Amino acid sequence: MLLNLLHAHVSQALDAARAAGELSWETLPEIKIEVPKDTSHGDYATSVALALAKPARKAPRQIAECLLPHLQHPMFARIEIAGPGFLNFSLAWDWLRQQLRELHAADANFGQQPEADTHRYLLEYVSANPTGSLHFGHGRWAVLGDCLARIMRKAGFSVSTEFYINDTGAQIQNLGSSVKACYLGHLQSLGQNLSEDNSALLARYRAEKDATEKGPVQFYHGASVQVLAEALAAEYGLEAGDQPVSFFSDFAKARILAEQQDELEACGVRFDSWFPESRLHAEGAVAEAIETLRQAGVTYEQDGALWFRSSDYGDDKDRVLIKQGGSTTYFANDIAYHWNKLQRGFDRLINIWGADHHGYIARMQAAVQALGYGKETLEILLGQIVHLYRNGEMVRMSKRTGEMVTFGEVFEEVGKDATRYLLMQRSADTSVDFDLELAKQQNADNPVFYVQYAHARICSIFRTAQQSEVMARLAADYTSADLGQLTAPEERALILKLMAYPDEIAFAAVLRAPHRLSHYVEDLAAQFHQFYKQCRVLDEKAPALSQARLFLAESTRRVLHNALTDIFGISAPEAM
RNA sequence: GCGCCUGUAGCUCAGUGGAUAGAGCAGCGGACUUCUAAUCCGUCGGUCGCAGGUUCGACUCCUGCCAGGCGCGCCA
Repeated sequence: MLLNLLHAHVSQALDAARAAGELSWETLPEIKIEVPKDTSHGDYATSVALALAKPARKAPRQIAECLLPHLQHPMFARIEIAGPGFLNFSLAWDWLRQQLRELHAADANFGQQPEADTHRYLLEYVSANPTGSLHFGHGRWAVLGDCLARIMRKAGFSVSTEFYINDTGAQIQNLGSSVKACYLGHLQSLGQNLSEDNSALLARYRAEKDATEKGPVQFYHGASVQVLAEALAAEYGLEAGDQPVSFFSDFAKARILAEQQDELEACGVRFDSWFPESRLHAEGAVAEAIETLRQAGVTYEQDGALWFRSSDYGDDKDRVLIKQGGSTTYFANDIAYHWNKLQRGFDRLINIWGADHHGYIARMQAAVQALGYGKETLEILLGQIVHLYRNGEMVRMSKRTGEMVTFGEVFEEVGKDATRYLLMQRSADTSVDFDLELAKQQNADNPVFYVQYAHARICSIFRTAQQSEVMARLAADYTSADLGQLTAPEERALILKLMAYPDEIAFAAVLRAPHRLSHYVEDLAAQFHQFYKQCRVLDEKAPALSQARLFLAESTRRVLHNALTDIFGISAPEAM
């Protein structure tokens, strides 16, 4: 990585200057290396001399003067002291050419970094209830989590991904009741007589569905419930009316889960594991977790409930683990789940949650600490809400009517590439307004096409080369190109941008900010388009230059392909 | 009331305490006999919500306000 390399050089120069007695300091400030906005300030720059002014009690420019003699390396063509004391690095052409060759040789592995740390990360995201289709908000977390996992792996972190299935509890019960009610309605319409209990259930279901004023909703009324009831009738016939609600909920949740899995798969989102909440209950893990907290002395009984002293760990107030009725809270179950993750050997837990769950963070982190783990063990990434629009009008979702646009419908309509790109393009901290018509119509203006077009253009150059015997020969043997032919500023800028790829990945991984890579890739595509315009690749009169440019173009294609397919999870078309 | 997020060009948004705050879209003006014009070049456009503070230096950090969103259950 280029930044690491520069960092090492600066660090060594500092040590050398100190050893020579030219500089002294108590605490060394962070060495920051950046790409200057103004190209006349070199390819990279550091402000370390400014930061060191106070600790070293010396003027910044003087400090820079001290460092200069210790910064000797063939990679530098020139190092200048500028402004208040910046060190501006200009990299040597020959060194850049050599780096380009190495980048090309690394091929698909370019950007892949060695082990970044020894932790084992578990990234949990989406984790929707199996009570209905995934909505578009889930889609944002799906894309975000998937891209983050890809980026972190590329950056050398060991990451496993998991989907937590909330397959127990009242919502599942309600789903089962709803499906049963629809099923009973079906039987009734066929002239079957219903038992007293069944009639009552059906009546309650219909009453809630037909209610005009708003109130608490118990049942599910979407069309999908009807579909589930019909599917059940098709599979089990008309004799299931006496089956308990659990029979219906088991059927429904299995179907819904399968649908969610299919949709995620179709969108290129693959989880390493699917963890059902029911397993925790079956294994007695919830009781065990509660007992562990009890023995740690962080619980107490009050008002017939068992409480966890989460306020001792920074939460606003204490939280209930076991309710008056004796059943456990969702929170208690979640504690057991997180403990389970830790017991499986993951020592870094990252969860992606919707911003509406932020009030839940403090208690969850309190629980992890109470179980004996450090504060840094659990990291929660909050994503802001996403609004769906169609022709400028917000698409409203209603739980009562079950009216909603599912994630699957959106990416079927908009396309996987554009959907994924538009969702990962924005920082998780910003709410997203996603207009379906815009996402589709945008085509030419959509940045994803801009990037893909650069890739297709490069492929096109190689196709065109086949039409001429001379060019075809050069293209076939482009790896033996004399890169010394590359001298243009556009070529240099493109190489520098390519070299930055691993640094961008590392940065995006550490910041947990996938959106940063979309900006990088757009910059890279822009840099290529400029090169394409300014530097003709195939030129019969300059075969050596043509070959060198083919080498550069192919290297660019490899990085674009790598980013599009490995990081963004979208296609890298050869023609558009 | 308390907590979290957001506030940057007409719009959508980037921006690691550093040099003259950037990009795309929209607007205006240019560039196709030449590897894909889904492209490129130029130009217009700013009180970085407001006010203080910290320092060599603040869009960035701190405090207080203003505006918008979300959340403050023995729901999940």
